[in-house]
Amino acid sequence: MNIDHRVIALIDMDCFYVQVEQRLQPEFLGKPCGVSQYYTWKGGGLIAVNYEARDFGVKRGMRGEQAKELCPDFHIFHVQEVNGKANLNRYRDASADVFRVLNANFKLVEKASIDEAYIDLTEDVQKLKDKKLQLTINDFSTTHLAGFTTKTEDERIEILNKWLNDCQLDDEKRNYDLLLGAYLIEQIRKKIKDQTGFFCSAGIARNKILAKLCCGFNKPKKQTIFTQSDIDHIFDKTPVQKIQGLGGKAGERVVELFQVEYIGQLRKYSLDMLQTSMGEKDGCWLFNLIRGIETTPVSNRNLYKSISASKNFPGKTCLDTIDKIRTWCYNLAEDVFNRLEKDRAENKRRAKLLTVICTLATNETITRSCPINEYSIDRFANDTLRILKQYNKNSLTSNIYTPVIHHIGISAGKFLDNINTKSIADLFSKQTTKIETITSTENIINCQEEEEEEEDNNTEENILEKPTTTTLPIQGDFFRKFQKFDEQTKIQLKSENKTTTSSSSITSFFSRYTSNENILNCSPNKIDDHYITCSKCHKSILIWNMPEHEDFHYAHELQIEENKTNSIIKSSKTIKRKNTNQTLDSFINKKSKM
DNA sequence: AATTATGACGCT
DNA sequence: TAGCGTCATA
Repeated sequence: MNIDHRVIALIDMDCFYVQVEQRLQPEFLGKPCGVSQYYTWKGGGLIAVNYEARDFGVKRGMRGEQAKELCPDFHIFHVQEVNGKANLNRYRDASADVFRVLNANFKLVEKASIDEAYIDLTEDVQKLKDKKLQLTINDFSTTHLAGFTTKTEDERIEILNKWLNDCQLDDEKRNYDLLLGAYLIEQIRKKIKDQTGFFCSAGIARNKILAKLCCGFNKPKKQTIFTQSDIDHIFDKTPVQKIQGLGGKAGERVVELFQVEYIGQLRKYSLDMLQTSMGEKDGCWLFNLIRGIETTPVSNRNLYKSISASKNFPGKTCLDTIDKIRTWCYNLAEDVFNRLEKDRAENKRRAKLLTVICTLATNETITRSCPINEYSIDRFANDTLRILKQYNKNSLTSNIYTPVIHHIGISAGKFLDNINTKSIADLFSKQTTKIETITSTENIINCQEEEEEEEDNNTEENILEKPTTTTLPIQGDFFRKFQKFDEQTKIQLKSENKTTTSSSSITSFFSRYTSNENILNCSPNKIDDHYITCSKCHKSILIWNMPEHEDFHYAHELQIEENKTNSIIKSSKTIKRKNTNQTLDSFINKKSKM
């Protein structure tokens, strides 16, 4: 029986923004503090509160003044303001500090938010097994077991010790993996503290939902293990809304439709009943989830998919003139521009789509997009302004804008990778690296409503068996999408000049996850022994650098072509050609390094 | 006038 | 795809 034997951790920084401020002003360490967002009305609205202050009943969302009433010694840090708007760069930079540590130590890290990371430890745990470590309670100084509320340290040690011995002597329940995962997380949390100064908490479990849930069981500065055998009795007391994804309307619907309070109470409902009410996909997800099965993969993504700046203009602060709107378009554009430039320098990519979001007094939210051809504050601001003007019902000659605006956001997204200059960027706009889809079979109910890769349908591993009954927890087949490159795709990248191919192959989920080589191959950045000989220059090139290397050849050939027709090109284009030369120079410099 | 700014992702 | 809605968290 193939079941999910991953080891997943969720690391969550404790009251992150407060810690960031305290790192800058250590005199406030140990004191009740909070961070409030940038207006000063009633002391501002708190977006982060440390644990010392929580003891006084201070909560996120409270007014600063209210916090002061509850806790006279409460200290308020204020989010930095630039151009009259909150600027969160300080926390983004601190976040990068944390992720540098994580990425240096683990292959598969997913940035889930500014202060949260999922880590797939499956492979690390397998490697650790070979070392046959004899672990003692001292290796788990901040570890707790989910389902046990231990009041004293002695109690924690007693319970953990027993469990530790159990799974080292006899791993009948397959908990040893989780133990090793917890061991690794104890270490990385120590490393994060040493290298960034920040404390964090963590959850260790078989999937992301469980890891996320149990991370909150013991906070701050602690970690919790959620074993599969704890699922039933913990879920019996877990309010539906505590499950990630069910904190909003979907959770409300579950509570309403099934008349349940706790997520475990859903066990008495058949797959059909869940699907009838929640839809095929969500119903299936729920059915598996409450049986401890949740297969969403940890994706190794470190970079933002969008970079945005936004601001609310509530009530009287609304924007009712073109002048005000223009000013804010520029303020927001500048913020986005600065962050995009930094992103371009660090990550060699460019956003290609600008999206403007605004909320009008009519209470309608409008989203409109336009292409990004160059990074420029003026361009961003004017594009935004042009879009916003389309909804002005007033005379074009008037400065008054109707209906008034209560929110503006500018977001840049649709990034293209491996792009160094604008001119080359446009040449290679076709070159995208598609995400590969891998499907597999497994003894879990199939959550996928349809097959997407037609060409794969006739292979043996992809044959679907629809569930025949809805009363067994494990039945049918299961499709799984994997956001990973496989070796085939990379080879094709090499051999097919210019045109990047997205190939899909079907690989058994189980074999991929249990084979060491396959797992290794899934992490592009951290392997340094995969060289390929370039068919054009016969140099040995790191496989991950092939797309860029091919850019060089293509640009080079392009310039040769261009030089042939030089005499025809008008003088006004000379500048452009100069740019091209610079680009080529940069490519050549890179080449000489290779 | 007041939970604000910012992300990711799903649905149609 | 574009545009809108949902969910989440500092």
